Amino acid sequence: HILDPSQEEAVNSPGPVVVVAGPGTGKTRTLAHRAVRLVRDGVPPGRIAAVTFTNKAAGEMRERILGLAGKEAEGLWTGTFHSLCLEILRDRGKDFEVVDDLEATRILEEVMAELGEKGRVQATYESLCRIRARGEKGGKLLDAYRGRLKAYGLWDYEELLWDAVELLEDPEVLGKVRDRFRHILVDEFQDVNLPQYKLVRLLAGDGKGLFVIGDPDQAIYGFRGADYRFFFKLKEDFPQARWVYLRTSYRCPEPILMAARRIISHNPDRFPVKLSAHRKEGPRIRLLRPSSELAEGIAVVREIGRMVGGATMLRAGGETERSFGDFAVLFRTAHQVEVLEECFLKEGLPYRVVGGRGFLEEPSVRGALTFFRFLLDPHDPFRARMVLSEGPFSLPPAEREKASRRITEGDWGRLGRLREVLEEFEGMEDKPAHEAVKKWTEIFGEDGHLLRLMRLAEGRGSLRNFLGMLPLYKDGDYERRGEGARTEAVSLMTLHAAKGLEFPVVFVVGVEEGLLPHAEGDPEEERRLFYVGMTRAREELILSAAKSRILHGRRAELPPSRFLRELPEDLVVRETPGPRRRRTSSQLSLF
DNA sequence: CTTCTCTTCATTTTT
DNA sequence: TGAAGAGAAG
Ligand SMILES: Nc1ncnc2c1ncn2[C@@H]1O[C@H](COP(=O)(O)OP(=O)(O)OP(=O)(O)O)[C@@H](O)[C@H]1O
Ligand SMILES: [Mg+2]
Repeated sequence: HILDPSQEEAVNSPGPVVVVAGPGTGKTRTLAHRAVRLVRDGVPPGRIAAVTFTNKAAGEMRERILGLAGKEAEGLWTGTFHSLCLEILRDRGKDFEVVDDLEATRILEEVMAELGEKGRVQATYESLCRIRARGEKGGKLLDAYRGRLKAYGLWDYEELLWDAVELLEDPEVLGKVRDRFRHILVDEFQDVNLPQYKLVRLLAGDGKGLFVIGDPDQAIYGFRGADYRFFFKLKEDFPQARWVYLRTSYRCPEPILMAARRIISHNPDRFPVKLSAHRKEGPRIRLLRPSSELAEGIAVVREIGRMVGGATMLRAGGETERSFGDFAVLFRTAHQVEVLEECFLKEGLPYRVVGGRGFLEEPSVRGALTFFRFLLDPHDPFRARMVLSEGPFSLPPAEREKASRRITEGDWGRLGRLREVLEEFEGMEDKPAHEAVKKWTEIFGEDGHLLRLMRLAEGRGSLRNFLGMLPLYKDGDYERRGEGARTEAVSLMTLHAAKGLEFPVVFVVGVEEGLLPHAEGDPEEERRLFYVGMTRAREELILSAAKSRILHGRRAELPPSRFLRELPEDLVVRETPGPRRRRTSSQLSLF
């Protein structure tokens, strides 16, 4: 628990404090120390809020703080911006239900049908979110969509933020909330969007309780409206703020850090903060050039197997023995996980997929859950609408309005089936949840996801009870496992999901032009994404660029990423594929 | 209103 | 390659 002088300064300076620092400089750790310092200085823990963007990060922050302070810090509030907004709004008696983006999309779909708007619902939804995240003016469609949410008593993720901001714009309310949260500490500040920034500014007031920390070079959520330039806005809004720079990276060994710095230096208009590695020694970055994405997966899996040392004699002299938990495999797009999973399964190595869609978001599971929620409260217009939107009773968007109106008049029309099923489930609300799921699968058929739901429901009380606690699982360790009970597993995740994490050995795969940088992305943000990926490594970094991969159903030859050209040659070892193995007949048949 | 065929388009994710 | 949407045909 030793802090370096800059970290000390960040921890001890009176607010407002703004810390700008690169990867692995101990930002999250410093934030935790500051929280603990505040408590030790006599601030009641309940008056402190430590905020980030994901539940996972918030959970880790909490662990770190409690790990440092133990009981002393109990009652300290940690959470995401969204949960902070919920807390504030519910405290003031405003209690809508929060809908996820799939539910929100169904609502938008309906509004679009009513207005005769054509086009992709998903894409339209994303654009409406972006518009709101940037505080831009929306059109008729956005107004209608917002009106509909309000009518149903719902918040989507963006409305939740803006409603909290609106509430805090009332000085009287703001006074009360500021009294509740006298100190606000924000990690990963580079990824705030407009309503989140406004929230911070409002809660901070004169700024005495404000502490923000982040790294503009790690801003990777611009695509959804975040803007790292809010760092500069702080300079205007809190001119009295103390700016602190942390210049030592404790995570990456020097070769990796230098290479990453070289790459990020290709972005223009950066914050000029120097950064040096605490650990001067370390291996060079290795670069693999497998022939395809399958070969890439195989190479990764084989390399991990070798390093873990099933066959110790294969490890080069002096190489550390690793366990599976030491490894992360990072990639640009979520679907890349599929080939990797195949390879891990085939070799029987334990892995876990971090982030991404959980099985609770699978259509079959959603269909069942939507029906169950409707069953609990058939008079809730939103629940009634949802049961007509997804699952076995779904109707085209334009017809849902009419159908639900007719149902209230007792005319079920073609939805007689829904009535029958409702009758069959009568009284199930307060019976064990897994029985309800079982019954559902008997009627509509089962699949692996529903079976998993059944298992989750077992021993979790009544259906009513189970549905009430589901949101807790949601964040839910979506962990697909190669091997049952092993806790030590290789982590597979997108570069986005890896933000803030660290692993002894990191693979970044698919470092190809068009994929990383992604063809459709902002090249500077793509570069930051790669920078984030590289700097997750505590000891070793292995990059891979496949010579070809299947893209949009066609095998495409992708040139190596421009980022590889930006790497200093002397920090990279280019590896040709290992000792050639005999070709199997299946490999031969490819030619 | 359902079912079909044809076209278009593909990132990343928060309670 | 495959999902989602548009439009036509049944
Ligand atoms: N003063 C220090 N002395 C030794 N190790 C430190 C020190 N400060 C931080 N570390 C270590 O450096 C690593 C990175 O710390 P941390 O995750 O807090 O960095 P970060 O700046 O939040 O990184 P990121 O930008 O990736 O979020 C951790 O393993 C942490 O324990
Ligand atoms: Mg951090």
